[in-house]
Amino acid sequence: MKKGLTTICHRFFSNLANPTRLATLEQLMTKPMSVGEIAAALGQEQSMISHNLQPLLACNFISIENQGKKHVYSINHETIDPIFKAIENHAEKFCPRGGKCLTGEK
Amino acid sequence: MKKGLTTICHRFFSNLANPTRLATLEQLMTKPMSVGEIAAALGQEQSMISHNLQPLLACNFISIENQGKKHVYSINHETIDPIFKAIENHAEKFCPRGGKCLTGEK
DNA sequence: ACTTCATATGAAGTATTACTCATATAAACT
DNA sequence: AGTTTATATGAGTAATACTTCATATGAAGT
Repeated sequence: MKKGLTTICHRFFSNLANPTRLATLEQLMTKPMSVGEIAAALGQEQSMISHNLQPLLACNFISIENQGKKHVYSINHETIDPIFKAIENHAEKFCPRGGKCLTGEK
Repeated sequence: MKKGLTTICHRFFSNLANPTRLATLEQLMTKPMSVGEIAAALGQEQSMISHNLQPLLACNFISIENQGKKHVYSINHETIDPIFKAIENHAEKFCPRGGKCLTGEK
């Protein structure tokens, strides 16, 4: 790990450490979607989704393409896929039956 | 991404989204260290380091081995290395000259 | 057993962050 | 131009998480 990467990592992880943003990414994993579609799929308010899309966009975890009044967001598979894969691997190997790591129990 | 992984991911990312914990991991990347050694290296209080080691341990990002009164922590390279590598790759390809993503500017 | 050294724990205050609601912008259609 | 639809923005409040300081535990040496 290069020196100074700590700062960068903090921004990355803070960005991803949010249930709404993670659920949004989970949706975008399947296909590009507009703000309204994401909101409907998650049962959340439009403004909440819009707010949460901004940090994801700022870090290029997603990209935007405006189609008329609809704004269609796509996931950056190149970045997101390997990270989620690494987490799945960790969960399997180091937290096989759930436990503290996954449930939050002490 | 498997359904339900959102919850797991949230715990993972929240755990890592903290400068003290990231700096601690950065230290442990080089070699196993005791609490006091980490605190000294980072110029932080012992209690702060100890507090922050607990969540890292609970998620098995690090492991502990007690040597007398010293508690020596080691990093889980299998999990941490690929994640940091993915972030470095993202930073290079999608945030080449810093920018919003890295600096936090709007 | 007492002292020292190393680490962990608890509680309280502070700071951060997220969500909600109201409103603004912006495009398409009449 | 006005209306509707889609998205974005702003401000205030609520919820969470972090740090600090004081104290507790626990091992090792005298």
